[in-house]
Amino acid sequence: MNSNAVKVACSSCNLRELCMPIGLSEADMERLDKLVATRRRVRRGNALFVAGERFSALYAIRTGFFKTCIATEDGRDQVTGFQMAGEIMGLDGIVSDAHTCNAIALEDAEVCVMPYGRIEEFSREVHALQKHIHKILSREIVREHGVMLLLGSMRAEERLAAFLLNLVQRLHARGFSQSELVLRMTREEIGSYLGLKLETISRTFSHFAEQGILHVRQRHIRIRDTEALRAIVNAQPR
Amino acid sequence: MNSNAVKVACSSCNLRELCMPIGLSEADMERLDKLVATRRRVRRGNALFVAGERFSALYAIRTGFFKTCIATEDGRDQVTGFQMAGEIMGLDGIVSDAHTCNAIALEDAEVCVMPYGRIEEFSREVHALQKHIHKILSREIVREHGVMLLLGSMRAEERLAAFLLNLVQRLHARGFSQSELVLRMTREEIGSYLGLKLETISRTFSHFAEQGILHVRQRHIRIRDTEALRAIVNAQPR
DNA sequence: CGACACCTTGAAGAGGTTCAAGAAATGTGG
DNA sequence: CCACATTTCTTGAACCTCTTCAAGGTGTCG
Repeated sequence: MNSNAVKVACSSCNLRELCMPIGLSEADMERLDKLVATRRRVRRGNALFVAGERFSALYAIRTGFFKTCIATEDGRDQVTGFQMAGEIMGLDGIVSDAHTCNAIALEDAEVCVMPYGRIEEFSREVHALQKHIHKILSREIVREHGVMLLLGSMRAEERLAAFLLNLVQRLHARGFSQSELVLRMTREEIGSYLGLKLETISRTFSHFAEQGILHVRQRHIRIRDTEALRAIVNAQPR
Repeated sequence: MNSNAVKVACSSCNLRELCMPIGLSEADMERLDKLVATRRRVRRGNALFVAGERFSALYAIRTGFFKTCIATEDGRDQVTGFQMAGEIMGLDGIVSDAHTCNAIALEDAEVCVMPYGRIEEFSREVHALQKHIHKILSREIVREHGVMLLLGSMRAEERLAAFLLNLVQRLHARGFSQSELVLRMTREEIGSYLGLKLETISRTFSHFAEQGILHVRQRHIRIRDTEALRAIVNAQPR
């Protein structure tokens, strides 16, 4: 961990535009380099944090892919999101000083640990960071509004189409293909996120494949007709 | 509006514990009294803000009841929440300097207008306010996780039971009855929020009434068996 | 009092779930 | 590196919950 520590520098990180405010002065940038205390590796299947754990830091994903999920005593389990490089996790912990969800790595991952105390301190001093933190929190609220719309008003095909378009769009912003992706999660996890059963996910994939909209081989997905997916999402809900 | 302005003082507001950080010094409290620029009245059915409108302030509800909802071009409409006295609205606008949802008053209301610039400024100076703002944002994220769980994994009866318990709990925190409430919204609005059709809401109300769990007369609801409602929410989801 | 919005209830239908079985991929240990 | 166990995925058939459509009832407000 310490051998990594020397390399920790947001100013030279290629994910900077995703994590950090833009247009900072040299001096401010240098300050913010101190935001990241350490990096932490998380092996596939392991938790970065779990519900109930004391909240102490936000995490920026450097590499890897996560899911966040909440579990209730009565055995319900809901995936609340999937996170990829450049995205921030742990926002749920601020309100009560404890995490309320589990963050599980779906592939080997590395995150930047940003102690919350430092974030508070620096964002009082660096105006742009304050704005940035507020925006990150607000963006998550808006994202979840979108999920509520999806869960509340879309049918299975629309949900899966919206999900895939969102995934490729985010992957594309990170330099990946617009039409090809490898799912990091199981059908069951997709189903949990979309409020559907894994069989429905599987069937809907097959259906899209039959129609020539997708090419599906296990977790390898190739989008053959993006416009068709868009049309499905924007279909009149009757 | 100006005749009201003199009365604007968080320090003497009986909703203070709901809106403001606790344990402030006299001096800090005095500062924060300046957070609220004005009050604004909104008549039932009118919007406090609408999607697309430029974001300039957060709003604390003094009196009245609101819904927030998003509408898509393709005619979908999703209620994303119901807000009551002491709750903060407008958080969705921070990320892109524009509101992304509509806030509609479901009864005549009055809100405190807190210009966002002042919030930024004061929260750099008053540590407790900074923390408080972060917590408000984080709380909204956690609330929405709960809605995702509801929409993603509960059936109609469970959703409505959870909804009612949440409503009375919040009303109770404001000094109202634990067992009696008057709904401010239509069946259709409840349905939109819960991802169900208005007929399903109506039927589920009737069903609860038949079972002796509720007494329902239009929008007047009396909860006759809180434990039964809790049991319904916590039922094993098979 | 009439117009309008809101609510209730019934019957038929659709979409998604459940249960079950088998196939494909992945991981593990010899 | 292969055999086996495990996990993940696919597909079919029956079922169930919620939706849709329709009609009538209740309440409210000018």
